[in-house]
Amino acid sequence: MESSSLGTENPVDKRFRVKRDRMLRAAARCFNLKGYSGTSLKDVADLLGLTDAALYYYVRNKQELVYLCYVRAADVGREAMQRAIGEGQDGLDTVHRYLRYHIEYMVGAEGPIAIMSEIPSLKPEHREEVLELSRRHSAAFEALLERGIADGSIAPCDVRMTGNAIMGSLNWIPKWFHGDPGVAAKIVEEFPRILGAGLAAR
Amino acid sequence: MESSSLGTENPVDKRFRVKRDRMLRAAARCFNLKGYSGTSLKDVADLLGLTDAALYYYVRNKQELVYLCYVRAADVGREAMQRAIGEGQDGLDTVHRYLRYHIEYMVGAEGPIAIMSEIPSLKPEHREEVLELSRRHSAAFEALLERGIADGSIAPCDVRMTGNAIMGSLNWIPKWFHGDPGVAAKIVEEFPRILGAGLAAR
DNA sequence: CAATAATTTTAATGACGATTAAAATAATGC
DNA sequence: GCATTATTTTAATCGTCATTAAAATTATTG
Repeated sequence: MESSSLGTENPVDKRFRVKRDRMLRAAARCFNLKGYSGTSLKDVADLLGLTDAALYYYVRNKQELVYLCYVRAADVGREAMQRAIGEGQDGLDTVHRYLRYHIEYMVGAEGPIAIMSEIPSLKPEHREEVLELSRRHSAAFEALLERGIADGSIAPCDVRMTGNAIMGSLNWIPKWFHGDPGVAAKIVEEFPRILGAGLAAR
Repeated sequence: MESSSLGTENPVDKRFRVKRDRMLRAAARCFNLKGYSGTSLKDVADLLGLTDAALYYYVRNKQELVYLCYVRAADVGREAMQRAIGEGQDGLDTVHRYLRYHIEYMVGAEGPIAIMSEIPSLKPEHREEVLELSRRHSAAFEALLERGIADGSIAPCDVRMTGNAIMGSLNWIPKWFHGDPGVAAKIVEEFPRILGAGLAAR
C-alpha cells in the first residue's frame, strides 16, 4: 500500500498530489492577500470550488497548509539558486540570474507561491524548520555576494545587510503584485537590474 | 467642552492623546509581529498592562486601531520626506536623506510604527483613504527620483519599478528587525547606502 | 470632603471559523 | 453492474475573540 513503484506512478496518488498542489497555490494566493489568520479555510475552498471541510482530505490542518506553502516556496528559491549557480559566470552575474529566476517563478503564470510574511503564525514545531530553510537560503545568497566580492565583480559591502535589503524587496513583491501579466514582465525585466545595480564594483 | 484652547492644552486631553499614542505603538508592534487578524486586542492590552475592554475607551474598534496606525505611519513618512526635501542638495542627496530619516524613525527608540502589510484587513471606508495616503507617498518618492534624473544626479530608470523595489525593501524591515539597537544602528548606516548605490548616475 | 468626570474592569453576548464524524456521492477495478 | 476505494458534503461542536453594558475604581475640582 505504500506508493512504492518508482517508475509507474500510481494514478490515484498522482491525482492527489496534483490537486494538493492546486490547493497550495490557492492558499498562497489567499495568504498573500489577507494574511494567515485573515484567510479562512472557506476562502481557500471557494477558490477551488470546494467546501472548507474538503481541505482536510489533503491536509491535516490549517497550520500544515502554511507550512507546506513555505516548503514549496523554499523549493522554488533553492531551485532558482542552483540554476543560477550552474549557469552564472562570476558572482555578480550569478546574483543577476538568481534574481531573475526567483522573480520569474514568483510572478509566473503558476501564480504566486511565496508567502514569506507569515512565519510568526506557525506553531513552534514547524516554525523552527521553516526558519532554518529561510536562514539557509539567506546564507546561500550571502555566500553568493561573498563570492562576487572575492572575484572582484561585486564591490565590498556588508553582505548581511545587503542581503536583507535585496531579499526584502523580493519578499515584498507579493504585497503589491496581483497577477497583471504586463506588470509581471516589467518586474522580471527591471528588478534584477535595479537590485543588482548597486552591487557592481566600479 | 471642545478642546478649543489652542495655547493652553487641556491636561485631560493631553493625557488621553499620550496614552492613545502608546496604544498605537503597542498595536503596531503586535501587527508587525503577528498580523492584523493574528493579534487579539488582549495581546495589545497585555503590552500596556490593561484589559482588552479598556482599549475601547481610546478607539471605536479594532479596525480603527489599524487605521490610526496607518495614519501615524503616513505622518512619519511624510515628515521624513519633507525634511529631506528641505535639506537635500540634488535629487540623489534628497533620496539618501529621505531613506535615512524614514529608517531612523522606523527603527528608533520609539519602536516601530509602520505596518504596511495589513491594508487588506481594512474595511473599504478606511482602505480607500489609506491607499490614497500610500499612493501619495509613492508618488512623492517617484517625483524625487524624477527630480534626480532631471538634475543629472540619478541615472535614468523606470521610476515606478525603482520606487517599488526601494519601498519594498523598507517596508520589509519590520519583518526581521525586532528592536536590537546594534542592528538598528547598522540598518540606519547601511540601508541608505545600499538602496541608493544603484541610483547614482555614472 | 463631596461631587463630578475620567478611566478601567467584570461579566455577558454573539459571530465566526477551525475541526471532526458520519453520511453521501463519485470513481475505479473486477 | 458490484464491491471497494476515493472524494466531498452536511451537520454538529468547540474555542477564541471582538464588542457592549453596567459596575467599580481612580482622579479632579470646587
